[in-house]
Amino acid sequence: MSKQELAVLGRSGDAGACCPGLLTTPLDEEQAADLAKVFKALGDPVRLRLLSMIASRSGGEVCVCDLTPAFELSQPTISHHLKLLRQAGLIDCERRGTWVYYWLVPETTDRLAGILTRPAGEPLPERTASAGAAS
Amino acid sequence: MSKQELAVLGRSGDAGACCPGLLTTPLDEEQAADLAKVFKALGDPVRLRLLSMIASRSGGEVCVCDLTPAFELSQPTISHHLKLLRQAGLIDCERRGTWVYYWLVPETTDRLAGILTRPAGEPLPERTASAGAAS
DNA sequence: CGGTTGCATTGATGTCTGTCGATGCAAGAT
DNA sequence: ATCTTGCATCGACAGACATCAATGCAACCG
Repeated sequence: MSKQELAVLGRSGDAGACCPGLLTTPLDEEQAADLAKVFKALGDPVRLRLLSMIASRSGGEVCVCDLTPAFELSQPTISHHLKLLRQAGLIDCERRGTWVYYWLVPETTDRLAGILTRPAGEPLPERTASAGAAS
Repeated sequence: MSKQELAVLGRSGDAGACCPGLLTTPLDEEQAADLAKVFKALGDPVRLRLLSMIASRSGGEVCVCDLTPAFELSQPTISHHLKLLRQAGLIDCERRGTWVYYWLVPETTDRLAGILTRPAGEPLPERTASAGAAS
């Protein structure tokens, strides 16, 4: 029930340290392919809503039976989206009796946030229509 | 050459302030749809590499003629991906003479990073296989 | 035991998307 | 004006994806 995510976002282990991060260094093909899988999982409105519903849950976890009725989609479709989010390492789940509970994997979103964050005091090459190079 | 992005990521204007952010509050359908467009643009390895090549450029901008040869893809394909990144508001471009230059729109990536960042001192509902509720 | 409920998996289908070759358009070069 | 170069757009096509109904499986109930 939990052994299905990707090892994406940099060989974990050294959590926090890694990842110069997309905005400072050109990604190689492998890095790009791994990262793309996670962003692709986020690239669907239904999955984004599912993720936000799960993440914002006070208890930290949500029963599928609370998620499904929030959408006008069939139960298999919701199940499918949850699977994709799980495979992306964004959420995880566990069966408890009759019900299955999902929760956020904050390490993954933290990492994405880090990857999208530029190194603070970056020169910020003033892109203010300076232009005027040609002719 | 610049009037094609989305107004995604929260009605801009109040930059920085906004966005409780995906992890704290359930997104409504419209927010989810807008956000999904941006993440979808990031959900492709080629576009991620393009974005990182553009963003990590010291000068702040890159000529298309420097991007195309870095991939084993046709020129129209690269052009297509650049268009999607631009429509997502992640990059912008300008023609100068014969060449077209692209640069990063840091406001957009900043915003994504913010959306993926949880409010620091969050209780972090300790998801440590506590479980054991059933039976 | 059989019945019921909660969720995942399967198979089918329509739509979207990444890719290409061909073509169009803008701008410098001759 | 014509040629050439740099990039965008168009049309076509194969593969990927979102969705559903049907089915399967696990766990509780009687």
